[in-house]
Amino acid sequence: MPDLQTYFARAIEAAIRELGVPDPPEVVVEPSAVSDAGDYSSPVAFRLARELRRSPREIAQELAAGVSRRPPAHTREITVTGGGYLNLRIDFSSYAPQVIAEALRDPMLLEPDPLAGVKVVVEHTATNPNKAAHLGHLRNACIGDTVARVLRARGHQVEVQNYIDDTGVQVADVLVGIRHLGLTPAPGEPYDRFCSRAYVEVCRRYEADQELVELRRQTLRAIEARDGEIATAAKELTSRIVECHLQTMARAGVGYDLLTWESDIIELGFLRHALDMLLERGVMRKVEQGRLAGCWVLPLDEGSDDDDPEQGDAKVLLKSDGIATYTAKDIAYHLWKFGVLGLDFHYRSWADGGPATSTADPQLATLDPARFGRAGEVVNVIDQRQSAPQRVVKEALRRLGFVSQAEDLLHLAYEVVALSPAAAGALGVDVSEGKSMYALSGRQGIEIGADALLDEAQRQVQAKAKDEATAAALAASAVRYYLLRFGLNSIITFDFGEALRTTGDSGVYLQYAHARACGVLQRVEPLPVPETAPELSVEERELVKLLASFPRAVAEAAESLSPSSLAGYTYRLATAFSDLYEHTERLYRVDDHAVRGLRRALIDATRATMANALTLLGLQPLARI
RNA sequence: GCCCCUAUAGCUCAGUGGAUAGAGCGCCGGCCUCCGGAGCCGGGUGCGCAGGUUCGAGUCCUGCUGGGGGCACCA
Repeated sequence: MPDLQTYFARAIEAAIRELGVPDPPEVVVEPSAVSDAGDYSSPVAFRLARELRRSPREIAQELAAGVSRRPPAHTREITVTGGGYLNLRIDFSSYAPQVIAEALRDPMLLEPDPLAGVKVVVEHTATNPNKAAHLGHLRNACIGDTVARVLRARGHQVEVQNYIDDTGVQVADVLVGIRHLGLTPAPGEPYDRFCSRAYVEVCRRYEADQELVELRRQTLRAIEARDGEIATAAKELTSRIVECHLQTMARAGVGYDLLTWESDIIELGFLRHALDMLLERGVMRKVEQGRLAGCWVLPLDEGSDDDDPEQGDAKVLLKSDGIATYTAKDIAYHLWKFGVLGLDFHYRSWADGGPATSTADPQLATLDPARFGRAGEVVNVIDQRQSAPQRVVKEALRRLGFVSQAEDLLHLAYEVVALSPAAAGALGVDVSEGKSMYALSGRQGIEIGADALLDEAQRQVQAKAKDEATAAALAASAVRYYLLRFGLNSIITFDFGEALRTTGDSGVYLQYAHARACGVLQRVEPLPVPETAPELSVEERELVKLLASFPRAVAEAAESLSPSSLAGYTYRLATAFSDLYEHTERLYRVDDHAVRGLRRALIDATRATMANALTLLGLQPLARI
């Protein structure tokens, strides 16, 4: 059920209607900025002043009278302060027991999302399967994973897809290194690290070796022909790398429902069929002359089209050599995601306990196709640099007549991870230019490997963790929280010290708060919770309010697709608990059964809510460290 | 040239048009440990510049300046 903040807003809205305002403005209610004023406050009277031609103060007073006639449950008093703020003070004696009971029963309780039941396909990770995942890929995966968790918590049916771009040129690069430069893994070298190394080496040699560039072209053609020894080698390489990626991401708590392979999109004719649709419906057309002569394109500046394909923007879908661009494949993929392509993959399990995967081979199919795709809404977690091609996919859907699908296709853009000068310098990058940040580059080997960072984090917490598994969970918590606490529009300028910090606003601090709560609960036996709470301390009251607002925090994170807002909530909850822990008498010394019973239940409710918040963030709650 | 993001404390970042702009890190001092300091408390006039809208602007609009990214027959 909604919290008192929500009920207060509703009560105010009702009071506004009673004043004869048929269409009230949105009633904003927030925690009171001035704690003396109350617990929740609304400035809505200021908005109404113009329309009603009366002073905000006067309006607020009438609204206060209106709300007071039918106050929400657990209201202690309604007041007016300042120039016209309308405030509610909570009656904690009845509110606290209720909030605690609800937090322990089902912390996700909230009015259902009106969109609940809509199937949402979330695509994230989509790391090229030719090298080890680095920190940028990990940020993508953590964002996508938490978005998926939060949407599920709000009642959506969510399917997480990881798109495997296994027919791209980057795969060819590594194959060239293996087949033509004779590169092999060093003893004990993980396969994905080896491929990263091979990729860097090949890219370095292209500059001076035209023959090698030609070999890349031939290798790519062979892969695209989907036949022969090279294609088989490519399939094996990409499969092994995908397995590495799955293991890396699993360390950070990230999982998938379905792997979708680009090679299957081609083999099963998705691409051909999509191109036919684009052609038949006049969305794509051939350019006869000019710089794009021989290409099939999607014209981008509407209105000024026809006649002069030489002018203006156009996105190439089929190159003059007949090879489709990535965007063309992405259009086909998205038609499939929405279930409007008219074709389907075959499906099998990737491995025991692993995700499902697409396959082009009907003989291998073991899973029901009806389970997959057919999205009502699509969220693509892709970095901000790909905004332009994402717009093209959306526009293509719209022009094909899939207008609602185009509207329900959302590019969840986020900024990249870059390196601080210190971190870049440590990797051997020349930082004499004095730039404030340096870009990651897998091609140049300028990167922080996801596994390497998790290893380093684990090494640093090892000494203080009770065992290996705990250290691993703490390390993942530190890294994952670091990647989630930044807003999506913020470039993370990676810094080792900041990422692996265990104090303050960090994943380890959150774990510590949770473990502490568990420690208290273990030491003190539960007692009955009094129906009417005794006088609460200021720390207890703050905690009750925060617990009550958890569903609201989850809803907000879901609506704005913003993991960082949930991270912020979780941190506030942890600090509120630490505050209580520090500033109230130790629970085992409290003799008053009412105080003890209520506070123990409050701490239990905090533990439960912390555990739920941590889980949504993808951190495994630890009862002991 | 056009488009997108961005500018808040020494540093890294929060901040749905509402009251006195907050955290963390670092630094100094103190407290204490129901989890073992990964804890708590104290020490702070900082919203790039100039206009505008508004009862009210860090938040919205315009312009300027600085930073990042994008506009390939790459993915």
